[in-house]
Amino acid sequence: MKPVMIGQLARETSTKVTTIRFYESIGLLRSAPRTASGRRTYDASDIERLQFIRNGRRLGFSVDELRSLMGLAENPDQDCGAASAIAARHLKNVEARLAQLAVLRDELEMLSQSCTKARMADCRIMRAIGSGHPRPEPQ
Amino acid sequence: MKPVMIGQLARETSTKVTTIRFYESIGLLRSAPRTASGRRTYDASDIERLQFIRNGRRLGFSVDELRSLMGLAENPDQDCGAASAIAARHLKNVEARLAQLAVLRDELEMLSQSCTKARMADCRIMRAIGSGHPRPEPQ
DNA sequence: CTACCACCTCTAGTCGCTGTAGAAGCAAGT
DNA sequence: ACTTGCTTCTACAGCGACTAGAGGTGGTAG
Repeated sequence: MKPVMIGQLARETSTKVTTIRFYESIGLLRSAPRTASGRRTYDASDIERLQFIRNGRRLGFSVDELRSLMGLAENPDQDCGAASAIAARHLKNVEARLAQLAVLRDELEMLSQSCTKARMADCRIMRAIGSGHPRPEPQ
Repeated sequence: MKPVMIGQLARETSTKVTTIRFYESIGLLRSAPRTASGRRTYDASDIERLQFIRNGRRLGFSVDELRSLMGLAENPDQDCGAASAIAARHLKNVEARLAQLAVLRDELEMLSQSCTKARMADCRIMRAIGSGHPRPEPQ
């Protein structure tokens, strides 16, 4: 209930103190009110907001997307189409990266399997990276 | 056979001119010899080296890893254990990221499906991000 | 009184580029 | 000879999302 200082907020949200200050500096968190000696103080709504940010980041939303989402949340009567559009777009991006990464893994697997413990000069891994064709070479 | 200038090298390796200069500045490419008027000149071995770098980057190797790999290549008689270790470690990293990303996708999918075109104030997506539990809520 | 911690500000570094500004080189066309 | 237009040069700022460090102040416990 009572306001907490930055270290407490950090502990409660598994965030580094410097990160919280960083979020304030980029306007993702409001400028926290200060004590007489200049220390930032936070209340329950700040904890909630930071938790939203941390979870959003964990889910891969960019700071800009989070800014948009939190901006939308300020009009509670609007429908959430815009918000779900952001989530859907993000999901699509994640799926695309996932597909890319799967291709990469396959290439790297072939590359790794091609190693025959040779001299560097004959190393198939090195040749595969150089040629851009990470397939096991025809004998 | 004859040396080429930076633009030509860029075209032959699908690399931007600025990127080539950047690689030189971080010591990934050697300092290219210059013409009388100060322009960089490259030969066949530079093309090969840059191709290695580009393919390595495409495969997700970090600049440091490429530096190591190219350093190892300078001792052609050593065995390629160190090189294949780098590749194996990288493959492991890629596999780990792939797994993480798959979890993320599943969470985002649940989150997206939970949308019922509500008012922002009732939006399940927003609540899911906030709570860190992107499961469709029990009504 | 002093040690120690939490807090403050400000700056710079990370990674792998990309983009810009402003100057100079160079070949071809008029 | 001059102009046009491309390429190249250097040097530096910016991206995203932090992280780390220096150097200082505030508040409290022993």
